[in-house]
Amino acid sequence: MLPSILSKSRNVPSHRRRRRLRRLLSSFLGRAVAAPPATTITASPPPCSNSHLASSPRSYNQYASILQSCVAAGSLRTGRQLHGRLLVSGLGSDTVLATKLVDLYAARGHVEHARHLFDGMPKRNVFLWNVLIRAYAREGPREAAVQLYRGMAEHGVEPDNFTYPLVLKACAALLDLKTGREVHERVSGTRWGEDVFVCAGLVDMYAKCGCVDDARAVFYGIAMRDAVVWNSMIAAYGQNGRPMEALLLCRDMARNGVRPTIATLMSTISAAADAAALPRGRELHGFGWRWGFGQQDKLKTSLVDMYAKSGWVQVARVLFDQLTKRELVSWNAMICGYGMHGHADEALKLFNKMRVEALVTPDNITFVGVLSACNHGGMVKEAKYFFSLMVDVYSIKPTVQHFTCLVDVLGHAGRFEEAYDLIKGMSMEPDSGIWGALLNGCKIHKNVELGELALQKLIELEPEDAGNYVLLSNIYAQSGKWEKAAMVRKLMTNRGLKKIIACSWIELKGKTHGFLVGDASHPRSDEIYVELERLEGLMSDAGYVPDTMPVFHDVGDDEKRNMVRGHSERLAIAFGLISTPPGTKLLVTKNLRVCEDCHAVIKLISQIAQREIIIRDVNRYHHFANGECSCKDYW
DNA sequence: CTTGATCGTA
Repeated sequence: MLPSILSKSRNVPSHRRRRRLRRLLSSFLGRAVAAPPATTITASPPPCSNSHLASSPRSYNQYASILQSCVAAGSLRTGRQLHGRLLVSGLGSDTVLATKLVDLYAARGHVEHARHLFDGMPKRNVFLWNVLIRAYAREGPREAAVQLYRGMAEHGVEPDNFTYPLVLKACAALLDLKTGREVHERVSGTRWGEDVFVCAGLVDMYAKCGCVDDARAVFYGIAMRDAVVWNSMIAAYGQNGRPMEALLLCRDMARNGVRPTIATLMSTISAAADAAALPRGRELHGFGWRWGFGQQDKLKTSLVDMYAKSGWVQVARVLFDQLTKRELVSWNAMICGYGMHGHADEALKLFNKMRVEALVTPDNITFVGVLSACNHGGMVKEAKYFFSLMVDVYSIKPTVQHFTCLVDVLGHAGRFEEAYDLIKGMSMEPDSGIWGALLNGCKIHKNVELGELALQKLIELEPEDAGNYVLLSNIYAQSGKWEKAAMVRKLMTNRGLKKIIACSWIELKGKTHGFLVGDASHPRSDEIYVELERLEGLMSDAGYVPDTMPVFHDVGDDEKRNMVRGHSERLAIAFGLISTPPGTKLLVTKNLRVCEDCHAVIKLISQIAQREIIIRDVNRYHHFANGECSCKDYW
């Protein structure tokens, strides 16, 4: 606990200052080697048993300096002794000294001592309020930070440009948009409304609460934007599922002559990872080197994630192996990377390595990665084992995500009774992810009965999501119940719901090419369809018959065939094939799941065209090569 | 003499 608190501490003094403080502290402890400053402390005392009391501070300045060095070094013991002496020396009610003590207690995890000291102070200035608010904003309970902020008004203390960013940080963590907006209203029009720190806090608070537009309004209202505010805004886009805008803003930042920092790169690389924009990510990798961040572990970890999400798991692993110190996030990124790609063995091997090295302890995210690896590998037994390992050995409380993995893997295996029992035994309310996982299993095994139940729950939870209706409709269609399928579809249209339009995109030479179903808007559309037809000819020679099951409309077979033919991922692949030299790896991203027919077709294409094709689905990756897919038809 | 903002994993 201690090192993490210390490492978070931002008030690191300069070397010279630190040296001076160390000297002061050691002379106070009576173990001085270096000569103490002549003006404040006299000669080094002879060694004695209670040596830390040997050179007793006398003046206010001495107390202040020594306390400051305690804060810098986190010396709680010495701080406590000083605290006691302050009380008897009549300096107990001094706010400056008390502020330092509050700071020290809070930094060492004794927020309640800090609070006690604070409550006992006869007079409190804004500094004192700020350090305590900071303690709560950092360590929690964060509600207390907000409460303190509100309490300032009653005590007639005016918050300042330091108070607001702290309160906003607490609001961001609590997702307390109400208080956040109050702060915004209160500062706007005042001099603090112009402060970059306050504005950066506002941007971050809005971003964490999911209000990107409010964040943007604040951002563009700032006259002088510094690197941090740019970074906050880039992160705001990235954290709210708008990676493309994050990438564009990074470019804007450079154009505006603001020098990117490592935070800029990390946020932008993470955005590139989310957009599966490999060329852009590699470009950023290069910038990272040029700007001198190339050797930093933090940068490398974000690159591990980016390369893994862009389909280059091997490159990700090389970078992972280069890390000088492997933090928990690094392990998690790599394990999850393997998991997404269905490399269950590698994921589990790495997890074991993590346990053997034992420098970091796995957390709930690690287990999300491990369980999803088991899930994508269809390893029911292993999934159950790791779940109990997590609960029994690591005492990690399972979240809904962990349960979702288990339900998914059980559903896939057709073990519906176990899956349903698991759901019923959960300590929390099952969410849409759980029912969605169950429904998916029902679809694979054509379990209409349980599928209907899962869908009913799904419609209750998210009545606006058309995807649920489509799934049920598919179940009916697959079991030949066309009337029911049509009924669900009608229900969907009656409620005014529209299916999410499937789209796929591929990035070539730094440009993104997107395709919708049956899209003919691309400049090279004619060539794309010619290529598709050519491939289809070769495929039927190999005995391929289109599977039109995924089309649940009650239309003629020819039309159905055309509907699957125009699926967006095929267009993107065909475009990739005609625009790159033979043998180039293709990476296509799709906003939904790949349909069964496309999956079969892409396997064949990979063989006919002798290409490695990677499809990034909403859930996972499919690596097609030589007529096979890494998912082994299990997804 | 004190106090503040951004960043990588699900």
